[in-house]
Amino acid sequence: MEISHAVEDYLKIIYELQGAGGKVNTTALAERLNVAPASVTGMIKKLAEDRPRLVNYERHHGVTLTTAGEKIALEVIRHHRLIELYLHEALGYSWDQVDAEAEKLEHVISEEFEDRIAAALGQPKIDPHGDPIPTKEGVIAAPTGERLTDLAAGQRGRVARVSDDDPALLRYLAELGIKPETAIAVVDRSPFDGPMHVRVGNRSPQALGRQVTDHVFVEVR
Amino acid sequence: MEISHAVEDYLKIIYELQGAGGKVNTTALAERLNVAPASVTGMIKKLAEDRPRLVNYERHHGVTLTTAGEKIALEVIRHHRLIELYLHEALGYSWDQVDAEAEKLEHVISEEFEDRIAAALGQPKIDPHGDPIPTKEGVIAAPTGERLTDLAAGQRGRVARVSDDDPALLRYLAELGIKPETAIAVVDRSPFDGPMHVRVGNRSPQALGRQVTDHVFVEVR
DNA sequence: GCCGAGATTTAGGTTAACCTAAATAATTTC
DNA sequence: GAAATTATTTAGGTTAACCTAAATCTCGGC
Ligand SMILES: [Mn+2]
Ligand SMILES: [Mn+2]
Ligand SMILES: [Mn+2]
Ligand SMILES: [Mn+2]
Repeated sequence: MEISHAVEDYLKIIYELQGAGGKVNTTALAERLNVAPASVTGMIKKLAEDRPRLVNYERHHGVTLTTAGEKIALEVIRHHRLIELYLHEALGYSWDQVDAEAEKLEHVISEEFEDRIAAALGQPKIDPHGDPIPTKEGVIAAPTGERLTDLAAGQRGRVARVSDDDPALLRYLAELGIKPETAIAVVDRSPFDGPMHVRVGNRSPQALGRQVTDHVFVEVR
Repeated sequence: MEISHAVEDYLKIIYELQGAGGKVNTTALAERLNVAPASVTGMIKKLAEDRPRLVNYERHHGVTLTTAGEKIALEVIRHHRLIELYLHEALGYSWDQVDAEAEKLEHVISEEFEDRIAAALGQPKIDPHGDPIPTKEGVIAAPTGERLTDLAAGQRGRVARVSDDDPALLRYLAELGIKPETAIAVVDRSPFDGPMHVRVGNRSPQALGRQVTDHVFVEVR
């Protein structure tokens, strides 16, 4: 196969959904890709028949990436995250705008472009949302931090990363001052899953709902 | 229609081949697009049936762009030339590398991206090869300069632009110091279409063949 | 151990953008 | 002005990536 844009997106999303290493099911993939489940089945069959095989697939039991598939996924993710950072740092994009643009550019840039923006950025290790950027060799650091939701009152640390997929949430986080490297502390938690009170930097404490705390990851000090 | 990448390329190439305003024939389009003539006929029929119509077409008599088609062509050309200049100025690409990369990026960048690189470059008027960059409103300056081939001994001026499609030629021109703005003078011309002797800047005169002089355009002083 | 909800696959299309080969129209040459 | 050459179109495919609707499978709960 010739690794179309569609294939690149399938492999990238499978990588993201695989996370620790579980199998990825058709429905989850279809949802993330905005495609009908039947289309996913069709594409997966092709990816599994390819030589070299890009995914391991057993009917009705989900897919995982092969080494070859993971290599491509990490290339695409490197493109995506380098582009996001470049748009933010060099062109002044706000961090909620970078994902949409990177989603398109990731598939068309050359190795030359990748190398030049990586150099311009000083071979960066994380993107604007705190996600690790794979190296050119396909090595990626483990994602860091614990979900803010899971911290107890009194715990403190620095924001490691935030989910990058919801622009509205990102704008809200920017307003709150929550971004990678910011100091953050849990002041207290209301019982019964109520809001969490959090101090960001040296601002006065804020009440944050679960929708927010689920998407912020903290490197506990 | 939804203006696919393919359509953008068709319109762009029709614009370029139309030049002064003549009709563009199937074969020429097919050659420039690296596509079979039959495919061009098929696509052109769709462009002519579109509402708003993007081309004027009469069987066996070639195509021209409509106003709507030209507007899209100029948008794509603006993207292309801004990207070329950005790659050259901001990322250090050599001028023979920019066309290939711009060819892919031109179809996927957003208006946001266009606006930001245009601003970063100071709303430039020409690309690295001296070609005019259309404005956001779709206004383009007439291409300037006369073919170096057509100058007589003794004529002098500044390089206005060079053809941007042959990377090897561009590397050779760079070696000779021929690029937009450079002072250039015709020392003499050998008869029978022989080489032309040209002084570039204050270098010693060089003999240039027709292959070269056909692709250099000079603003005669 | 069966049942059914939900997940997944199969079957049968569609669309865009190509292709080759054959037919036809236009242009050039004698 | 007919014949030859060249350009263009038509006819009939192909391929990638989707879709909807109709099977079919799996697995948790009883
Ligand atoms: Mn993508
Ligand atoms: Mn990101
Ligand atoms: Mn193009
Ligand atoms: Mn150019």
